[in-house]
Amino acid sequence: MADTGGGADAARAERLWANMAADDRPARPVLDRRRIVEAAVRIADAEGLAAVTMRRVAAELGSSPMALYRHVGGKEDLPQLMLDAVLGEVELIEPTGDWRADLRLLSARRRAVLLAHTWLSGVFGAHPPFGPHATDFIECELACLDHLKAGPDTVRGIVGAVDVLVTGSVMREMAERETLRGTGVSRPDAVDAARPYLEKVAESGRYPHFTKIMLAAPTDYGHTDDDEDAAFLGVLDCLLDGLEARLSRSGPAAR
Amino acid sequence: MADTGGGADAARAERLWANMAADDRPARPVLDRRRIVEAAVRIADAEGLAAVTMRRVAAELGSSPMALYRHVGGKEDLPQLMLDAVLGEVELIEPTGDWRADLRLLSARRRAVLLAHTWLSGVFGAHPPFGPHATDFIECELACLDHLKAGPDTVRGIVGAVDVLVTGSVMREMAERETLRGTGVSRPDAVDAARPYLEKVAESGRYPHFTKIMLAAPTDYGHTDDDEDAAFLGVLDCLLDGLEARLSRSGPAAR
DNA sequence: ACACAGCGTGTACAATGTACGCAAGCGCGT
DNA sequence: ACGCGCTTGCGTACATTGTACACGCTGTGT
Repeated sequence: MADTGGGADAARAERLWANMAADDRPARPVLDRRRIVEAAVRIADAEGLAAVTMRRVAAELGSSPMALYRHVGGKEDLPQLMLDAVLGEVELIEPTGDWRADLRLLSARRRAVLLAHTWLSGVFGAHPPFGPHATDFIECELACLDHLKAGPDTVRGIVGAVDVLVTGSVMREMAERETLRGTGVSRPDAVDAARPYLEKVAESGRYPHFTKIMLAAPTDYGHTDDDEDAAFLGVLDCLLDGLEARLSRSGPAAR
Repeated sequence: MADTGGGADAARAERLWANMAADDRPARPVLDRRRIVEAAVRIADAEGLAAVTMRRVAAELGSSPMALYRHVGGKEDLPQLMLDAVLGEVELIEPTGDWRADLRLLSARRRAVLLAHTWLSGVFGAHPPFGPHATDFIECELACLDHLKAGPDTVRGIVGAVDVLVTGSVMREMAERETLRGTGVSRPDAVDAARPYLEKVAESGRYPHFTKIMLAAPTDYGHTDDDEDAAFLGVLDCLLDGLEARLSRSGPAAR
Protein backbone atom coordinates (compact mmCIF):
# COMPACT_ATOMS: atom_id res chain seq x y z
CA MET A 1 0.00 0.00 0.00
CA ALA A 2 2.77 2.35 0.87
CA ASP A 3 4.40 1.88 -2.47
CA THR A 4 1.41 2.10 -4.74
CA GLY A 5 0.12 5.37 -3.33
CA GLY A 6 2.02 7.55 -5.73
CA GLY A 7 0.40 10.78 -4.61
CA ALA A 8 1.60 10.64 -1.05
CA ASP A 9 5.09 9.66 -2.17
CA ALA A 10 5.17 12.46 -4.66
CA ALA A 11 4.26 14.84 -1.87
CA ARG A 12 7.08 13.42 0.22
CA ALA A 13 9.56 13.97 -2.59
CA GLU A 14 8.37 17.52 -2.95
CA ARG A 15 8.83 18.12 0.74
CA LEU A 16 12.34 16.75 0.58
CA TRP A 17 13.30 19.21 -2.12
CA ALA A 18 11.63 22.00 -0.25
CA ASN A 19 13.72 21.11 2.79
CA MET A 20 16.83 21.08 0.63
CA ALA A 21 16.09 24.58 -0.55
CA ALA A 22 14.93 26.14 2.69
CA ASP A 23 18.22 26.51 4.41
CA ASP A 24 17.45 30.08 5.33
CA ARG A 25 14.32 29.47 7.32
CA PRO A 26 13.69 31.72 10.34
CA ALA A 27 15.19 29.22 12.77
CA ARG A 28 14.04 30.58 16.07
CA PRO A 29 14.47 27.48 18.12
CA VAL A 30 17.19 25.45 19.75
CA LEU A 31 16.30 22.62 17.46
CA ASP A 32 16.85 23.00 13.76
CA ARG A 33 17.46 20.87 10.73
CA ARG A 34 21.20 21.43 10.61
CA ARG A 35 21.65 20.38 14.20
CA ILE A 36 19.57 17.29 13.68
CA VAL A 37 21.48 16.22 10.59
CA GLU A 38 24.80 16.92 12.26
CA ALA A 39 23.79 14.75 15.18
CA ALA A 40 22.74 11.98 12.81
CA VAL A 41 26.08 12.13 11.00
CA ARG A 42 27.89 12.04 14.33
CA ILE A 43 26.00 8.94 15.36
CA ALA A 44 26.54 7.25 12.02
CA ASP A 45 30.25 7.99 12.17
CA ALA A 46 30.52 6.50 15.61
CA GLU A 47 28.09 3.59 15.51
CA GLY A 48 27.06 3.01 11.92
CA LEU A 49 23.99 3.95 9.96
CA ALA A 50 21.85 1.33 11.66
CA ALA A 51 22.25 3.19 14.94
CA VAL A 52 20.64 6.31 13.47
CA THR A 53 17.10 6.03 14.80
CA MET A 54 14.80 8.90 15.54
CA ARG A 55 14.95 8.11 19.23
CA ARG A 56 18.74 7.93 19.20
CA VAL A 57 19.10 11.24 17.36
CA ALA A 58 16.64 12.88 19.73
CA ALA A 59 18.59 11.56 22.68
CA GLU A 60 21.80 12.95 21.19
CA LEU A 61 20.14 16.37 21.14
CA GLY A 62 18.50 15.96 24.52
CA SER A 63 15.01 16.28 23.14
CA SER A 64 12.02 14.15 22.27
CA PRO A 65 11.77 11.91 19.20
CA MET A 66 8.65 13.62 17.96
CA ALA A 67 10.26 17.03 18.05
CA LEU A 68 12.43 16.00 15.13
CA TYR A 69 9.42 15.63 12.87
CA ARG A 70 8.87 19.40 12.96
CA HIS A 71 12.11 19.72 10.99
CA VAL A 72 12.90 16.64 8.94
CA GLY A 73 9.74 15.06 7.67
CA GLY A 74 10.74 11.54 8.57
CA LYS A 75 13.36 8.91 8.94
CA GLU A 76 13.56 8.30 5.21
CA ASP A 77 14.71 11.85 4.50
CA LEU A 78 17.62 11.66 6.90
CA PRO A 79 20.13 9.76 4.71
CA GLN A 80 19.80 12.28 1.90
CA LEU A 81 20.26 15.21 4.22
CA MET A 82 23.20 13.44 5.82
CA LEU A 83 24.80 12.85 2.44
CA ASP A 84 24.54 16.50 1.51
CA ALA A 85 25.93 17.52 4.87
CA VAL A 86 28.95 15.33 4.23
CA LEU A 87 29.39 16.78 0.76
CA GLY A 88 29.57 20.17 2.44
CA GLU A 89 32.82 19.10 4.06
CA VAL A 90 34.63 19.11 0.73
CA GLU A 91 36.86 22.14 0.48
CA LEU A 92 36.35 23.74 -2.92
CA ILE A 93 38.94 25.53 -5.04
CA GLU A 94 39.38 28.40 -7.43
CA PRO A 95 40.00 27.22 -11.02
CA THR A 96 43.68 27.43 -11.90
CA GLY A 97 43.26 26.98 -15.63
CA ASP A 98 44.69 23.47 -15.59
CA TRP A 99 41.48 21.50 -15.73
CA ARG A 100 43.11 18.12 -15.33
CA ALA A 101 44.96 19.12 -12.19
CA ASP A 102 41.84 20.85 -10.87
CA LEU A 103 39.65 17.82 -11.39
CA ARG A 104 42.30 15.60 -9.92
CA LEU A 105 42.45 17.64 -6.76
CA LEU A 106 38.69 17.95 -6.43
CA SER A 107 38.21 14.25 -7.00
CA ALA A 108 40.79 13.36 -4.43
CA ARG A 109 39.19 15.66 -1.87
CA ARG A 110 35.70 14.40 -2.49
CA ARG A 111 36.92 10.86 -2.30
CA ALA A 112 38.67 11.51 0.99
CA VAL A 113 35.62 13.14 2.54
CA LEU A 114 33.27 10.37 1.45
CA LEU A 115 35.64 7.70 2.68
CA ALA A 116 35.64 9.34 6.08
CA HIS A 117 31.97 8.29 6.41
CA THR A 118 31.88 4.62 5.52
CA TRP A 119 28.24 4.29 6.52
CA LEU A 120 27.41 5.89 3.17
CA SER A 121 27.86 2.52 1.61
CA GLY A 122 24.54 0.77 1.47
CA VAL A 123 23.65 -2.72 0.43
CA PHE A 124 25.82 -2.69 -2.60
CA GLY A 125 28.99 -1.76 -0.83
CA ALA A 126 28.32 -3.44 2.48
CA HIS A 127 30.78 -6.22 1.76
CA PRO A 128 33.21 -6.86 -1.06
CA PRO A 129 31.32 -9.33 -3.22
CA PHE A 130 33.14 -12.62 -2.68
CA GLY A 131 30.24 -15.01 -3.09
CA PRO A 132 30.43 -17.93 -5.50
CA HIS A 133 28.94 -16.03 -8.41
CA ALA A 134 31.28 -13.09 -7.91
CA THR A 135 34.21 -15.50 -7.97
CA ASP A 136 32.90 -17.06 -11.18
CA PHE A 137 32.80 -13.65 -12.77
CA ILE A 138 36.29 -12.59 -11.73
CA GLU A 139 37.67 -15.93 -12.89
CA CYS A 140 36.14 -15.26 -16.28
CA GLU A 141 37.66 -11.79 -16.45
CA LEU A 142 41.07 -13.10 -15.48
CA ALA A 143 40.86 -15.80 -18.13
CA CYS A 144 40.20 -13.11 -20.72
CA LEU A 145 43.39 -11.34 -19.64
CA ASP A 146 45.47 -14.49 -19.38
CA HIS A 147 47.18 -14.32 -22.75
CA LEU A 148 48.50 -10.85 -21.93
CA LYS A 149 51.21 -12.56 -19.90
CA ALA A 150 51.29 -9.49 -17.71
CA GLY A 151 52.33 -9.54 -14.09
CA PRO A 152 49.73 -10.14 -11.38
CA ASP A 153 49.87 -6.53 -10.28
CA THR A 154 49.11 -5.28 -13.77
CA VAL A 155 46.22 -7.69 -14.23
CA ARG A 156 44.79 -6.78 -10.86
CA GLY A 157 45.10 -3.15 -11.85
CA ILE A 158 43.16 -3.60 -15.07
CA VAL A 159 40.40 -5.65 -13.47
CA GLY A 160 40.18 -3.21 -10.61
CA ALA A 161 39.96 -0.18 -12.86
CA VAL A 162 37.20 -1.72 -14.96
CA ASP A 163 35.33 -2.84 -11.87
CA VAL A 164 35.52 0.62 -10.39
CA LEU A 165 34.04 2.09 -13.53
CA VAL A 166 31.20 -0.41 -13.70
CA THR A 167 30.43 0.07 -10.04
CA GLY A 168 30.35 3.82 -10.34
CA SER A 169 28.26 3.83 -13.46
CA VAL A 170 25.75 1.43 -12.02
CA MET A 171 25.51 3.40 -8.78
CA ARG A 172 24.79 6.59 -10.62
CA GLU A 173 22.13 5.18 -12.86
CA MET A 174 20.48 3.12 -10.17
CA ALA A 175 20.23 6.24 -8.06
CA GLU A 176 18.07 7.81 -10.70
CA ARG A 177 15.94 4.76 -11.38
CA GLU A 178 15.40 4.10 -7.72
CA THR A 179 14.25 7.66 -7.18
CA LEU A 180 11.69 7.27 -9.92
CA ARG A 181 10.54 3.90 -8.65
CA GLY A 182 10.47 5.03 -5.05
CA THR A 183 8.33 8.05 -5.70
CA GLY A 184 6.20 6.14 -8.16
CA VAL A 185 6.14 9.01 -10.60
CA SER A 186 7.26 9.15 -14.19
CA ARG A 187 10.39 11.02 -15.22
CA PRO A 188 8.63 14.17 -16.41
CA ASP A 189 6.73 14.36 -13.14
CA ALA A 190 9.93 13.91 -11.21
CA VAL A 191 11.56 16.67 -13.22
CA ASP A 192 8.57 18.86 -12.49
CA ALA A 193 8.87 18.10 -8.80
CA ALA A 194 12.50 19.22 -8.78
CA ARG A 195 11.86 22.22 -11.00
CA PRO A 196 11.03 24.77 -8.29
CA TYR A 197 14.22 23.83 -6.49
CA LEU A 198 16.31 24.07 -9.66
CA GLU A 199 14.75 27.38 -10.58
CA LYS A 200 15.56 28.74 -7.18
CA VAL A 201 19.12 27.56 -7.73
CA ALA A 202 19.28 29.25 -11.13
CA GLU A 203 17.79 32.49 -9.84
CA SER A 204 20.17 32.66 -6.90
CA GLY A 205 22.91 33.52 -9.38
CA ARG A 206 25.45 31.65 -7.31
CA TYR A 207 25.72 28.84 -9.82
CA PRO A 208 26.27 30.38 -13.25
CA HIS A 209 28.10 27.42 -14.77
CA PHE A 210 25.69 24.91 -13.34
CA THR A 211 22.82 26.89 -14.78
CA LYS A 212 24.47 27.23 -18.16
CA ILE A 213 25.78 23.68 -18.57
CA MET A 214 23.62 21.31 -16.54
CA LEU A 215 20.29 23.00 -17.03
CA ALA A 216 20.92 23.57 -20.72
CA ALA A 217 19.42 20.25 -21.74
CA PRO A 218 15.96 21.18 -23.00
CA THR A 219 13.05 18.96 -22.04
CA ASP A 220 14.56 15.54 -21.82
CA TYR A 221 17.88 14.94 -20.19
CA GLY A 222 18.69 12.66 -23.12
CA HIS A 223 18.24 9.77 -20.79
CA THR A 224 16.98 6.88 -22.80
CA ASP A 225 18.48 3.54 -21.87
CA ASP A 226 20.40 3.49 -25.14
CA ASP A 227 21.89 6.88 -24.42
CA GLU A 228 23.05 5.71 -21.02
CA ASP A 229 24.50 2.53 -22.47
CA ALA A 230 26.39 4.47 -25.13
CA ALA A 231 27.73 6.89 -22.55
CA PHE A 232 28.90 4.06 -20.35
CA LEU A 233 30.64 2.28 -23.20
CA GLY A 234 32.24 5.54 -24.28
CA VAL A 235 33.81 6.09 -20.88
CA LEU A 236 34.80 2.44 -20.70
CA ASP A 237 36.56 2.74 -24.06
CA CYS A 238 38.35 5.84 -22.85
CA LEU A 239 39.65 3.99 -19.85
CA LEU A 240 40.62 0.92 -21.89
CA ASP A 241 42.51 3.20 -24.27
CA GLY A 242 44.45 4.64 -21.39
CA LEU A 243 45.17 1.21 -19.93
CA GLU A 244 46.34 -0.17 -23.25
CA ALA A 245 48.56 2.84 -23.87
CA ARG A 246 50.12 2.34 -20.49
CA LEU A 247 50.60 -1.35 -21.16
CA SER A 248 52.38 -0.90 -24.46
CA ARG A 249 54.40 1.98 -23.09
CA SER A 250 55.92 0.13 -20.19
CA GLY A 251 56.42 -3.27 -21.75
CA PRO A 252 55.54 -6.60 -20.17
CA ALA A 253 55.40 -5.21 -16.66
CA ALA A 254 53.66 -2.08 -15.48
CA ARG A 255 53.54 0.15 -12.48
CA MET B 1 -9.57 -26.24 35.19
CA ALA B 2 -12.03 -28.32 33.23
CA ASP B 3 -12.43 -25.26 31.12
CA THR B 4 -8.77 -24.92 30.20
CA GLY B 5 -8.38 -28.65 29.64
CA GLY B 6 -11.42 -28.69 27.44
CA GLY B 7 -10.07 -25.71 25.52
CA ALA B 8 -6.79 -27.42 24.85
CA ASP B 9 -8.57 -30.59 23.81
CA ALA B 10 -10.83 -28.63 21.56
CA ALA B 11 -7.84 -26.98 19.95
CA ARG B 12 -6.17 -30.34 19.48
CA ALA B 13 -9.27 -31.85 17.99
CA GLU B 14 -9.65 -28.91 15.69
CA ARG B 15 -6.10 -29.28 14.47
CA LEU B 16 -6.66 -32.98 14.01
CA TRP B 17 -9.65 -32.44 11.80
CA ALA B 18 -7.84 -29.70 9.98
CA ASN B 19 -5.07 -32.15 9.28
CA MET B 20 -7.60 -34.74 8.18
CA ALA B 21 -9.16 -32.31 5.81
CA ALA B 22 -6.07 -30.50 4.50
CA ASP B 23 -3.71 -33.16 3.31
CA ASP B 24 -2.19 -30.74 0.84
CA ARG B 25 0.09 -29.40 3.49
CA PRO B 26 3.71 -29.59 2.35
CA ALA B 27 4.69 -33.06 3.47
CA ARG B 28 8.35 -32.46 2.87
CA PRO B 29 10.32 -29.25 2.95
CA VAL B 30 9.62 -26.80 0.19
CA LEU B 31 11.85 -24.36 2.00
CA ASP B 32 15.48 -23.95 1.10
CA ARG B 33 18.02 -21.15 1.13
CA ARG B 34 17.93 -20.70 -2.61
CA ARG B 35 14.16 -20.46 -2.67
CA ILE B 36 14.17 -17.94 0.15
CA VAL B 37 16.73 -15.72 -1.54
CA GLU B 38 14.90 -15.96 -4.84
CA ALA B 39 11.69 -14.90 -3.16
CA ALA B 40 13.46 -11.98 -1.52
CA VAL B 41 14.86 -10.86 -4.87
CA ARG B 42 11.42 -11.18 -6.45
CA ILE B 43 9.92 -8.98 -3.76
CA ALA B 44 12.70 -6.41 -3.98
CA ASP B 45 12.31 -6.26 -7.75
CA ALA B 46 8.60 -5.67 -7.45
CA GLU B 47 8.29 -3.50 -4.36
CA GLY B 48 11.74 -2.30 -3.37
CA LEU B 49 14.23 -3.42 -0.77
CA ALA B 50 12.21 -1.91 2.07
CA ALA B 51 9.42 -4.39 1.34
CA VAL B 52 11.74 -7.32 2.00
CA THR B 53 10.78 -8.24 5.55
CA MET B 54 10.96 -11.67 7.05
CA ARG B 55 7.19 -11.80 7.27
CA ARG B 56 6.77 -10.73 3.68
CA VAL B 57 9.25 -13.29 2.37
CA ALA B 58 7.60 -15.99 4.41
CA ALA B 59 4.21 -15.00 3.03
CA GLU B 60 5.63 -15.15 -0.49
CA LEU B 61 6.62 -18.75 0.21
CA GLY B 62 3.43 -19.59 2.06
CA SER B 63 5.20 -20.39 5.27
CA SER B 64 5.86 -18.94 8.68
CA PRO B 65 8.36 -16.14 9.34
CA MET B 66 10.30 -18.21 11.83
CA ALA B 67 10.82 -21.01 9.36
CA LEU B 68 13.24 -18.81 7.44
CA TYR B 69 15.63 -18.71 10.36
CA ARG B 70 16.41 -22.41 9.85
CA HIS B 71 18.07 -21.42 6.59
CA VAL B 72 19.33 -17.85 6.58
CA GLY B 73 20.52 -16.76 9.96
CA GLY B 74 18.75 -13.45 9.96
CA LYS B 75 17.51 -10.42 8.14
CA GLU B 76 20.96 -8.90 7.89
CA ASP B 77 22.29 -11.80 5.82
CA LEU B 78 19.66 -11.43 3.15
CA PRO B 79 21.09 -8.51 1.16
CA GLN B 80 24.43 -10.24 0.67
CA LEU B 81 22.78 -13.46 -0.44
CA MET B 82 20.53 -11.46 -2.74
CA LEU B 83 23.50 -9.67 -4.28
CA ASP B 84 25.28 -12.91 -5.04
CA ALA B 85 22.13 -14.40 -6.47
CA VAL B 86 21.85 -11.45 -8.83
CA LEU B 87 25.50 -11.79 -9.84
CA GLY B 88 24.67 -15.36 -10.80
CA GLU B 89 22.45 -14.00 -13.54
CA VAL B 90 25.43 -12.68 -15.50
CA GLU B 91 26.10 -14.93 -18.46
CA LEU B 92 29.83 -15.64 -18.62
CA ILE B 93 31.93 -16.11 -21.75
CA GLU B 94 34.87 -18.05 -23.11
CA PRO B 95 37.94 -15.83 -23.65
CA THR B 96 38.33 -14.92 -27.30
CA GLY B 97 41.88 -13.60 -27.07
CA ASP B 98 40.76 -9.98 -27.51
CA TRP B 99 40.87 -8.87 -23.93
CA ARG B 100 39.45 -5.44 -24.54
CA ALA B 101 36.41 -6.78 -26.35
CA ASP B 102 36.01 -9.48 -23.71
CA LEU B 103 36.07 -7.04 -20.84
CA ARG B 104 33.74 -4.73 -22.68
CA LEU B 105 31.19 -7.47 -23.14
CA LEU B 106 31.49 -8.74 -19.59
CA SER B 107 31.20 -5.24 -18.19
CA ALA B 108 28.15 -4.50 -20.27
CA ARG B 109 26.47 -7.71 -19.14
CA ARG B 110 27.24 -7.20 -15.50
CA ARG B 111 26.03 -3.64 -15.74
CA ALA B 112 22.80 -4.72 -17.37
CA VAL B 113 22.12 -7.38 -14.77
CA LEU B 114 22.82 -5.06 -11.85
CA LEU B 115 20.68 -2.33 -13.35
CA ALA B 116 17.80 -4.75 -13.58
CA HIS B 117 17.71 -4.71 -9.77
CA THR B 118 17.71 -1.09 -8.77
CA TRP B 119 17.13 -1.88 -5.12
CA LEU B 120 20.83 -2.72 -4.93
CA SER B 121 21.48 0.95 -4.55
CA GLY B 122 21.64 1.78 -0.90
CA VAL B 123 21.87 5.12 0.81
CA PHE B 124 24.54 6.40 -1.46
CA GLY B 125 22.63 5.86 -4.66
CA ALA B 126 19.13 6.42 -3.36
CA HIS B 127 18.85 9.81 -4.99
CA PRO B 128 21.08 11.71 -7.34
CA PRO B 129 22.84 14.14 -5.03
CA PHE B 130 21.37 17.53 -5.89
CA GLY B 131 21.52 19.13 -2.49
CA PRO B 132 23.11 22.54 -2.02
CA HIS B 133 26.56 21.17 -1.27
CA ALA B 134 26.48 18.86 -4.25
CA THR B 135 25.56 21.84 -6.39
CA ASP B 136 28.45 23.82 -4.95
CA PHE B 137 30.80 21.04 -5.87
CA ILE B 138 29.56 20.62 -9.43
CA GLU B 139 29.68 24.38 -9.92
CA CYS B 140 33.31 24.30 -8.91
CA GLU B 141 34.09 21.47 -11.32
CA LEU B 142 32.35 23.26 -14.14
CA ALA B 143 34.27 26.43 -13.42
CA CYS B 144 37.48 24.45 -13.72
CA LEU B 145 36.40 23.29 -17.17
CA ASP B 146 35.09 26.66 -18.28
CA HIS B 147 38.12 27.84 -20.24
CA LEU B 148 37.95 24.69 -22.38
CA LYS B 149 35.19 26.39 -24.35
CA ALA B 150 33.79 22.97 -25.10
CA GLY B 151 30.12 22.29 -25.76
CA PRO B 152 27.78 21.50 -22.88
CA ASP B 153 27.57 17.87 -23.92
CA THR B 154 31.34 17.47 -23.84
CA VAL B 155 31.64 19.13 -20.46
CA ARG B 156 28.83 17.03 -19.04
CA GLY B 157 30.61 13.97 -20.42
CA ILE B 158 33.87 14.80 -18.69
CA VAL B 159 32.26 15.61 -15.36
CA GLY B 160 30.13 12.50 -15.60
CA ALA B 161 33.06 10.23 -16.38
CA VAL B 162 35.10 11.58 -13.49
CA ASP B 163 32.13 11.32 -11.16
CA VAL B 164 31.52 7.73 -12.17
CA LEU B 165 35.09 6.85 -11.38
CA VAL B 166 35.05 8.54 -7.99
CA THR B 167 31.76 6.92 -7.11
CA GLY B 168 32.95 3.47 -8.08
CA SER B 169 36.25 3.81 -6.30
CA VAL B 170 34.62 5.06 -3.15
CA MET B 171 32.02 2.30 -3.21
CA ARG B 172 34.67 -0.36 -3.50
CA GLU B 173 36.82 0.93 -0.71
CA MET B 174 33.94 1.72 1.62
CA ALA B 175 32.74 -1.83 1.17
CA GLU B 176 35.95 -3.08 2.63
CA ARG B 177 36.13 -0.57 5.44
CA GLU B 178 32.53 -1.11 6.39
CA THR B 179 33.08 -4.85 6.60
CA LEU B 180 35.96 -4.31 8.95
CA ARG B 181 34.01 -1.82 11.05
CA GLY B 182 30.92 -4.01 11.09
CA THR B 183 32.72 -7.12 12.23
CA GLY B 184 34.86 -5.10 14.59
CA VAL B 185 38.03 -6.99 13.72
CA SER B 186 41.33 -5.76 12.36
CA ARG B 187 42.37 -6.41 8.79
CA PRO B 188 44.68 -9.37 9.52
CA ASP B 189 41.92 -11.02 11.53
CA ALA B 190 39.47 -10.46 8.71
CA VAL B 191 41.90 -11.99 6.25
CA ASP B 192 42.31 -14.93 8.57
CA ALA B 193 38.56 -15.26 8.83
CA ALA B 194 38.21 -15.44 5.05
CA ARG B 195 41.16 -17.78 4.64
CA PRO B 196 39.30 -21.10 5.00
CA TYR B 197 36.81 -20.00 2.37
CA LEU B 198 39.54 -18.84 -0.01
CA GLU B 199 41.51 -22.03 0.51
CA LYS B 200 38.47 -24.06 -0.28
CA VAL B 201 38.09 -21.98 -3.44
CA ALA B 202 41.72 -22.57 -4.36
CA GLU B 203 41.52 -26.30 -3.69
CA SER B 204 38.36 -26.71 -5.72
CA GLY B 205 40.48 -26.21 -8.83
CA ARG B 206 37.64 -24.43 -10.58
CA TYR B 207 39.29 -21.04 -10.29
CA PRO B 208 42.88 -21.42 -11.52
CA HIS B 209 43.31 -17.81 -12.61
CA PHE B 210 41.71 -16.43 -9.50
CA THR B 211 44.01 -18.55 -7.39
CA LYS B 212 47.07 -17.56 -9.36
CA ILE B 213 46.37 -13.84 -9.69
CA MET B 214 44.21 -12.68 -6.82
CA LEU B 215 45.63 -14.92 -4.11
CA ALA B 216 49.20 -14.29 -5.23
CA ALA B 217 49.61 -11.23 -3.02
CA PRO B 218 51.59 -12.52 -0.07
CA THR B 219 50.51 -11.41 3.38
CA ASP B 220 49.06 -8.00 2.83
CA TYR B 221 46.85 -7.11 -0.07
CA GLY B 222 48.97 -3.99 -0.40
CA HIS B 223 46.10 -2.07 1.10
CA THR B 224 47.52 0.82 2.99
CA ASP B 225 45.63 4.04 2.52
CA ASP B 226 48.49 5.44 0.45
CA ASP B 227 48.40 2.42 -1.85
CA GLU B 228 44.69 2.87 -2.38
CA ASP B 229 45.11 6.58 -3.04
CA ALA B 230 47.88 5.94 -5.55
CA ALA B 231 45.83 3.29 -7.33
CA PHE B 232 42.85 5.63 -7.52
CA LEU B 233 44.90 8.48 -8.91
CA GLY B 234 46.50 6.11 -11.41
CA VAL B 235 43.16 5.05 -12.80
CA LEU B 236 41.95 8.65 -12.77
CA ASP B 237 45.00 9.70 -14.79
CA CYS B 238 44.33 6.91 -17.26
CA LEU B 239 40.82 8.16 -17.76
CA LEU B 240 41.88 11.79 -18.02
CA ASP B 241 44.44 10.76 -20.65
CA GLY B 242 41.73 9.12 -22.67
CA LEU B 243 39.41 12.10 -22.30
CA GLU B 244 42.08 14.56 -23.31
CA ALA B 245 43.04 12.48 -26.33
CA ARG B 246 39.44 12.39 -27.40
CA LEU B 247 39.12 16.14 -26.89
CA SER B 248 42.10 17.07 -29.01
CA ARG B 249 41.10 14.54 -31.63
CA SER B 250 37.56 15.70 -32.20
CA GLY B 251 37.45 19.41 -31.67
CA PRO B 252 39.00 22.86 -31.57
CA ALA B 253 40.17 22.09 -28.17
CA ALA B 254 42.32 22.39 -25.22
CA ARG B 255 45.95 22.24 -24.43
C1' DA C 1 9.21 -50.18 18.62
C1' DC C 2 11.63 -46.29 20.05
C1' DA C 3 14.62 -42.35 20.43
C1' DC C 4 16.46 -38.73 17.83
C1' DA C 5 17.37 -35.06 14.83
C1' DG C 6 15.66 -31.75 11.50
C1' DC C 7 12.02 -28.73 9.98
C1' DG C 8 7.92 -25.70 10.38
C1' DT C 9 4.88 -23.12 13.67
C1' DG C 10 2.74 -20.13 17.30
C1' DT C 11 3.40 -17.13 20.92
C1' DA C 12 5.57 -13.42 22.96
C1' DC C 13 8.47 -9.41 23.55
C1' DA C 14 11.42 -5.50 22.64
C1' DA C 15 12.52 -1.88 19.44
C1' DT C 16 11.17 1.09 15.92
C1' DG C 17 8.51 4.88 13.02
C1' DT C 18 5.03 7.98 13.46
C1' DA C 19 -0.23 9.79 13.78
C1' DC C 20 -2.58 12.51 16.97
C1' DG C 21 -3.55 15.77 20.35
C1' DC C 22 -1.98 18.94 24.01
C1' DA C 23 0.73 22.84 25.98
C1' DA C 24 3.66 26.83 26.00
C1' DG C 25 5.56 30.91 23.82
C1' DC C 26 5.15 34.45 20.28
C1' DG C 27 3.21 38.38 17.21
C1' DC C 28 -1.14 40.21 15.64
C1' DG C 29 -5.47 43.10 15.16
C1' DT C 30 -9.12 44.87 17.78
C1' DA D 1 -6.05 43.79 27.70
C1' DC D 2 -7.33 40.03 25.21
C1' DG D 3 -8.39 36.44 22.44
C1' DC D 4 -6.26 34.20 18.12
C1' DG D 5 -3.49 31.83 15.31
C1' DC D 6 1.11 30.06 14.36
C1' DT D 7 5.20 27.80 15.54
C1' DT D 8 7.71 24.64 18.46
C1' DG D 9 8.30 20.94 21.57
C1' DC D 10 6.36 17.02 23.96
C1' DG D 11 3.73 12.51 25.66
C1' DT D 12 0.80 8.87 24.49
C1' DA D 13 -0.60 5.21 21.69
C1' DC D 14 -0.40 1.96 18.07
C1' DA D 15 1.07 -0.73 14.10
C1' DT D 16 5.07 -3.04 12.21
C1' DT D 17 9.33 -5.07 12.52
C1' DG D 18 13.11 -8.77 14.01
C1' DT D 19 13.65 -12.74 16.55
C1' DA D 20 14.11 -15.88 21.15
C1' DC D 21 11.86 -19.82 22.80
C1' DA D 22 9.39 -23.87 23.23
C1' DC D 23 6.33 -27.13 20.95
C1' DG D 24 4.61 -30.60 17.40
C1' DC D 25 5.18 -33.12 13.35
C1' DT D 26 7.84 -36.17 10.13
C1' DG D 27 11.08 -39.28 8.55
C1' DT D 28 15.29 -42.14 9.86
C1' DG D 29 18.52 -44.94 12.12
C1' DT D 30 18.84 -48.83 15.44
